[in-house]
Amino acid sequence: MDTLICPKFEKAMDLINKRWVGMIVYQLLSGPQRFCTIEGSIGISGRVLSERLKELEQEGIIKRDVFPETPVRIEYSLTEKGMDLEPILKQIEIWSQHWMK
Amino acid sequence: MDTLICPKFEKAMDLINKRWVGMIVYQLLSGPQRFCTIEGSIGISGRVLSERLKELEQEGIIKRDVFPETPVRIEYSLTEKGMDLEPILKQIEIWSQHWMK
DNA sequence: GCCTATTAGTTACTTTATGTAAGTAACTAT
DNA sequence: ATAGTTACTTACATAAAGTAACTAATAGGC
Repeated sequence: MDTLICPKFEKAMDLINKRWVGMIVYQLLSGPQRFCTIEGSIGISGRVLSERLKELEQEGIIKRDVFPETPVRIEYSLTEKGMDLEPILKQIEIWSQHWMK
Repeated sequence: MDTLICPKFEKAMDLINKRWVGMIVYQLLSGPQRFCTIEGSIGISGRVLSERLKELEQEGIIKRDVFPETPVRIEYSLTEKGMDLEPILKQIEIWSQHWMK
């Protein structure tokens, strides 16, 4: 048996529904942030955060900017494609307010 | 460091963002379905589908009905709580149409 | 009664994903 | 020279998911 579900939708699901992706994007909706800030705020391990940020950059959802200060500052921010995920997160927020205790 | 994110939102994320949950709910949006139909349509393994259906039933997102026919028919369907996830899936669909190739 | 078929799982085992904790590189301050 | 900072990476342990074979319940045909 093979799937009858739209391949675009499936692809989006594989991407968005991957562990931590929603939380990372949600966190970045409040503005550009650095590695250690994201790490601390959502409770992800550094190993996986590093992996996810690379994947999300590759997918064009986030952008990585290096500021050669001391110590170095690296900021991650949402691209337009990433920003466009906001309505999804907003709907999750609405649902969670209705149904989670 | 601990999280500053709303606990309801986080809880919802843990639930919804778990692997296969989105696809299972999406599939059930088109009506009640039996085990083998869901299994075949989204490509999940029987072992994990069985596990997820139990979890989703526990969370009150789906409902399990037994029809003692031959062979037995067991139908899974969305509860009101589960139906309310539709706007989230719809937004994912919209995003995927815009951004996935 | 015995064999086959069907659905809805479960079980044992393998592979993949994630977590943990320590280590590295580049730089500055003391 | 030593310690502190950020942003990672690496090696190893644990948890989650995939695979394939097996079971329980029921009915029908021989």
